[in-house]
Amino acid sequence: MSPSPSEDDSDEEPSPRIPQQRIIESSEYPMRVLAGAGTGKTFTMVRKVEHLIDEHDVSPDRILALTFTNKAAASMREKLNEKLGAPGYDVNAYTYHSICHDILREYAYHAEIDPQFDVVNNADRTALIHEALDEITYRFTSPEVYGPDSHADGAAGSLLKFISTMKSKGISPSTIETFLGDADRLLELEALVDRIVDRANETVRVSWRAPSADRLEEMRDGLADLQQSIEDERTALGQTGVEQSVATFLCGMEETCTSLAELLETEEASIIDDEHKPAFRLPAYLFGTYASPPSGIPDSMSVTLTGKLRSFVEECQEAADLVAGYTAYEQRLHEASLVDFADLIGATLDLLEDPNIRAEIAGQYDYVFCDEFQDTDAVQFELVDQLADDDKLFVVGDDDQAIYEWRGAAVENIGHRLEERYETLIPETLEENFRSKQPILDVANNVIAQLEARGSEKELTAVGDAANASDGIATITAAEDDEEQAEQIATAIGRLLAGSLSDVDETYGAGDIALLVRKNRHAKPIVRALEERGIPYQLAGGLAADSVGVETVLAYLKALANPADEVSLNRVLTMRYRLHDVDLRLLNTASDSLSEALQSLPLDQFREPERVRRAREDFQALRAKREIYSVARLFRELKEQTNIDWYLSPQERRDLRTLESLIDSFGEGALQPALDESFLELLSLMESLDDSVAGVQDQAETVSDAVNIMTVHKSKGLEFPVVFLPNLSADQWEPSTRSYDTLGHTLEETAATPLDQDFEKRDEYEARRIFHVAMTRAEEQLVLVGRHADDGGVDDGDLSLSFIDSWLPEQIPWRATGASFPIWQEVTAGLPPTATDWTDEVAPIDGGVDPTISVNGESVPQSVARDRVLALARGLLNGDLDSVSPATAGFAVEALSTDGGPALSHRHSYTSLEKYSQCSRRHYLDYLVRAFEDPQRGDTGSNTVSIRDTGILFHDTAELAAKRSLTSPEKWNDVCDELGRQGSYSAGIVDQAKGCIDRYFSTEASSWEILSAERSFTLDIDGHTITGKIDAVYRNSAGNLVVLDYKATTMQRSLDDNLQLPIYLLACQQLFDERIDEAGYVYVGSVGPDMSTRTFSDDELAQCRQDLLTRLQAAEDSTFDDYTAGDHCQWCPHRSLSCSQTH
DNA sequence: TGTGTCGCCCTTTTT
DNA sequence: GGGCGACACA
Repeated sequence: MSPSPSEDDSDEEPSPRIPQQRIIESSEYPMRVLAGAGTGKTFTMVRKVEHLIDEHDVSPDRILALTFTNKAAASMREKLNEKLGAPGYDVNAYTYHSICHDILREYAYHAEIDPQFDVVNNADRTALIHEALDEITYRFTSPEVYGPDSHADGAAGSLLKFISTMKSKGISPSTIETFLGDADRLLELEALVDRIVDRANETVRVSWRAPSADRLEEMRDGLADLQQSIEDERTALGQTGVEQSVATFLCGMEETCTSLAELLETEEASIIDDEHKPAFRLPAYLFGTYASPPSGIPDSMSVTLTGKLRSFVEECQEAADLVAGYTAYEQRLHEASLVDFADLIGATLDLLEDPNIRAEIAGQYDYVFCDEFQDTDAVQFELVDQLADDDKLFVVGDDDQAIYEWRGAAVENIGHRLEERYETLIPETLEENFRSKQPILDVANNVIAQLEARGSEKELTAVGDAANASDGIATITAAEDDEEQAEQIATAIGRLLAGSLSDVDETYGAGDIALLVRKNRHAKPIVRALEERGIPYQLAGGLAADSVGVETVLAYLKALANPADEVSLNRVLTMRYRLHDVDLRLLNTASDSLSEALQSLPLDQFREPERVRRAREDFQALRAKREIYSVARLFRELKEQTNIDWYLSPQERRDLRTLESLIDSFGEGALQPALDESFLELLSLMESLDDSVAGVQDQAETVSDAVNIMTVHKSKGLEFPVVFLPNLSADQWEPSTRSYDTLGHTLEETAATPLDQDFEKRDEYEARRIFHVAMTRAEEQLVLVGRHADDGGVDDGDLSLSFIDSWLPEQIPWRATGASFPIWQEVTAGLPPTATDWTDEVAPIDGGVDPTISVNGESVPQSVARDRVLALARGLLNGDLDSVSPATAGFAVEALSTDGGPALSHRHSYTSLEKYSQCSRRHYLDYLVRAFEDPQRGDTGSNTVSIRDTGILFHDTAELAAKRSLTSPEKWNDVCDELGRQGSYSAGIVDQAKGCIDRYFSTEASSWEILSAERSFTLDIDGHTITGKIDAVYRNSAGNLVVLDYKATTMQRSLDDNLQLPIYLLACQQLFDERIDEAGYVYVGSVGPDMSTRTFSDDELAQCRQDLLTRLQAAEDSTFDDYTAGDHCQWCPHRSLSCSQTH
């Protein structure tokens, strides 16, 4: 056990390490701690608060601790309480938003807002945005969008994004309006860009292909002309903000003209003699005269000066349109006494401008602690600054884990902004990582080492055993195709779970493994591959959003509640009943309503009447039950009646389980509502929460019994023994620019100009930090899956990007190299020598490629090795191992001889004897040799498996419930849920088991007393031993003992013609003192509910004992050679043997 | 060699 | 709707 002070809440708290201790005990403020991933930053912060209270007698209520999420605030309170007892709760642990909420409530009057204000919820905000949209007149941009169901909900989405970007930077509508000035000027600015391009066409665009000294001379003159024209444009510009910004742009262009002229002069020789020949096209390209990079200019260079300027102008134009919507939105919020999340902070800041109020509020706290400071935005920074009146400020965070810039967070807050605001700031760092092995940290350090403007040059180092570990990194070179990559990953995960990867000693459970994706869509093919292999997985909320199955079930419920809801009904008819198009049209065009048509149209009018009939009957039956059943019951009934599980994937069944738990929570007990209007309201409420059903459940983010799949962003703060990172290729990780950033940034700081930031570079940095966060989630094994981008787009004759860069003047902040993150190239270049390559091991065997594996030092193609193993297995089965030569087997075949070893031992049970009576070969294989089942995927068997699992789950439930003396169906259901979760049964199995419970409770047996459950016995019959388990022994209402066996199958069993019940009774005679002669079956499967028992006379039992003896003796003599072929062969797990071939 | 056109796909998310 | 890559043309 490593002394990990991080997340774990193990009983004994570890003691802080030296650097942590120094921070905890320090009395110096303001202090900033840059704490790397897994270095225990929250631990240190909590301990520091404790230290203040314990050692310095600071009153807990004088301490303010700010975090980002409610969850984090709650956990901090909890931890403090654990350590300090009740005073721990007196520490003011807030989120950045919740403290503002409280302040505004108290000072609403001063803040001039309605004291009854509410925080706007998603639904209301969407409504307000839509109203605000009406106020926008589109002069420059068009509101058209590509589809209402896509992520950014079109016009509303872009307005919302605009507003929240501006608000997070504290920029008001009027600031924007002032900056933009008259709309006509914006049109004029667009024309200005066109004029520059036109001018460039006249001055620097050339038609000749080969440069000469004269031509270059001519072009230098052209550049001078162009520069003059730009200068003229610049001096004609007005004084508004935009125009000044454009003026700065133009300055940069003029500089570029000078610089390019210089290039043509100094490099004249190399341009003429071919080395830098394409440089003569550079001016024309940079000033926008080419639609795409001409030959010689690398395709990857997408930066042109005019392009940059144009997009800035367009951004301003769009802003000019949207600002009206911003104003209207603010207006409506105010009228409705609503504030949004950004207002909470903004209004509080306004309030704090009053020195008296500020003194009052900030005076309540002596110390201010801030967590995750790298995620704060501009207004949150100001808030903290205002509250930390005495500069007793303690800030923790990690600039290397800043991955929320795109939503307004500013990394500079924890960097130079803090340093500038607090000149006496004490910088501290934590670099000891308690989570990962050193090689993992090395790679993680690598990607961020080259970031510029980091707060400090942190380098994570492992402690304890992890520091000396040399393993921990594996790579897989991903196939081009996403599906194939998914196969590779699924294979790797499967092998990991089976413990069969050659260089991994550890065995892992599914819950130990996380798959972290950059984008949601990366998960899709991988999910499919896992599903195919039956590897359990869990998608973190959001990823499961589009579960077709859940939607279909929801539609079914809606249609039942309200048959007039034809949209839902149509959906059900299509998705579940798969009605033919023609039949659907017939139903929809009937004179009656859709639901009436479904019930009344003569079946012979349909093309596929059978499907229509099924839909009709199901719907009718369920409609009738709707009146009498509770929603929860009806839901279960629905699933059973329509057999809808059959149409769902295992994952969709899992999704359905969350829906079920939601329905259960809707109303349990006597007052359970029926499916009615109020339920529909709930449904629409759920759907309006745009993150779908999956988002509603606030379960733990991770599960322990399935592979956790989530985006990197969601994984922040979590840790897993094994982490897979797929899609590591430049084209999947490449940064892309964010909108409104140039404008937002320009408006945010008065001194800033659109020219002083290279946003693409910033995006690249963020991509690196996201990768860093992803890798530092791994404790023991990090699996990197990626490949090189198809092609850099760099031709041999191209100018190099760095050559171009060297001729771009300083005033131009962006570089031709742009934002490129050749992620796989960097990964492969920076691998530790001990990193292993799993690519061959996870290659598909049938895929044409035949990787080699090492057998006794010899390299053998995998297919050959596989054949050898199979030959060996066949030899073993047939008893002719001699036919396998020791040389090819790799070891002496004699080693397998059983001579002198223990004889195959016979252990009998009721089932084994039954198998024997069916086929003695099968008995031999299953119970003596214990052969494994044929590996071929038996599609035929899938149904029986699920019934078998259902039976097992029901039996387990019954056993546990009996042992806990539980007697109500609700309690049994609880037990069933509990076991279902532990055993990673699919949702469908749990449902079916619950159906069994329902049926059990409608039998008489459920009212009897259970004396013993799952009682194991050993019965001796003349030297032969039979073992087994008795499901249950009851005392019936007459006071007699009865042996009962639960049957979850689809068939009844005869009471007379079998040995099972007599065996149990014989066993019970030894186990119980009382006489027991009655036994029978309780049918809880689909043939039930039913129960039948009978009594056995002593004579009958004695006869059975004789029969048993005969069979036992026969079974002991059974060999592989005897077999009975028959119908049973088609279900036999050994059906690839020749004995079954005749059938 | 440069441009036109068609088809394809469409981040990251908390308060 | 729009950006981008793949191909076809002048």
